[in-house]
Amino acid sequence: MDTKTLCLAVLSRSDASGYEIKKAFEDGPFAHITEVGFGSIYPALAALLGDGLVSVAKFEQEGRPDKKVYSLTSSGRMALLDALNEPTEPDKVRCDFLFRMMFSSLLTPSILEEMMDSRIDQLNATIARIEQGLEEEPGDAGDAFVRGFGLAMYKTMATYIEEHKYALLGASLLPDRAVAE
Amino acid sequence: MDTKTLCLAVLSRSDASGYEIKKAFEDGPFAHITEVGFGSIYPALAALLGDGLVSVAKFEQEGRPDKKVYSLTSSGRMALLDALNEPTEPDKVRCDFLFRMMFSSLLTPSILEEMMDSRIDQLNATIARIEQGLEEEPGDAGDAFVRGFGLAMYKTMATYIEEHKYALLGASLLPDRAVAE
DNA sequence: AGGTACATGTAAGCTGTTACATGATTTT
DNA sequence: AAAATCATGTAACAGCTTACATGTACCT
Repeated sequence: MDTKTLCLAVLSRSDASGYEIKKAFEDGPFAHITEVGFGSIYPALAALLGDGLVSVAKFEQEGRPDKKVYSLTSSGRMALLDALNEPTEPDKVRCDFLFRMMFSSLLTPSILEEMMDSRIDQLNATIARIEQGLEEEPGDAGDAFVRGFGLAMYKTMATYIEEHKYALLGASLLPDRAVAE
Repeated sequence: MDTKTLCLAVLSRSDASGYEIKKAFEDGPFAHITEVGFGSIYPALAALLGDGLVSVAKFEQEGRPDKKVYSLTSSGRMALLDALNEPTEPDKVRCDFLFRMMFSSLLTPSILEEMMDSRIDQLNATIARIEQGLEEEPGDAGDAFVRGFGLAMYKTMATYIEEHKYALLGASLLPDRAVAE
């Protein structure tokens, strides 16, 4: 699942520009799968074009660079199908928040609390965004599965942090004392 | 949170070899945070040694390369504290499983079912492993928070897949028909 | 006046992955 | 007999991130 495949995937749903592909991974139906930057997307699109897997249509715009809308070609569609038939890669995560929590005993309670609260806020914002998306564009069964999956995960995280917040904060305020007494 | 910081973090808990550091991210207390490969760890350890952030003790062994056990130096401990005071990075995920599920309509039901079942099995194995770890070595409040967090996530995933499995399979077996009738 | 959204692209640098190299011991 | 565990390390390659380069239009 490299950036090229990710672009093919978005384009299989609808034609899009590089800018719009990025949005699909931020807000759209491909959120929860991964993030991708412009620095990956534009070169990937150029490579796909070179390989004949996508075609492009240019639209002139005032005061902006021309908008380049890409479409899958039939070889592009086949390349996507091939990629989908490769063995599934293991998921990759890198979670800095959990890393900090492992060293919560070295943080001051106020910083710790601020970290947890801002994470809960972020999570709740994401949850609201997904719920809104579910109403606006239903999508097919796969889309619904993925969005529901993301929703379940974010809710679990927010709830977990809320429920264990004071346990961590308590341990931080009363380092060894609580056990001894 | 680069590999160097990750190594410092493990060493702050106890002295360890490169091999043992890797295990800490596979099975040990640092699971759920990220995976790291030997190809990242050994060069990171060499760099940390060059910067005086860790020291090393060699133990001769028969039939194996010498075991090199690294320890944090006081500058290493400070470097870790500095890293912990930097702003938290956003989490990174790349989930190939969800990506496949988005295109479940292109998969045969048997392949789709096999994908979901094997994912559930993997998840249950991980859950069992964490629960065992929770009993064996309790750890401090931060450790417990992180392990509980991981546990909650894996359980949510397994449950979600189980509960929505037949919805996806059903959509795959009866493409448009079900809606029309 | 400043921030955000729109819109594309390049280049250097940093990081991580994978394959290679070597090999004994223990478990299944 | 095969696979996993123990044990370290290098080198090439692939990939991603970040900074740079450019500029308008709208909203607060």
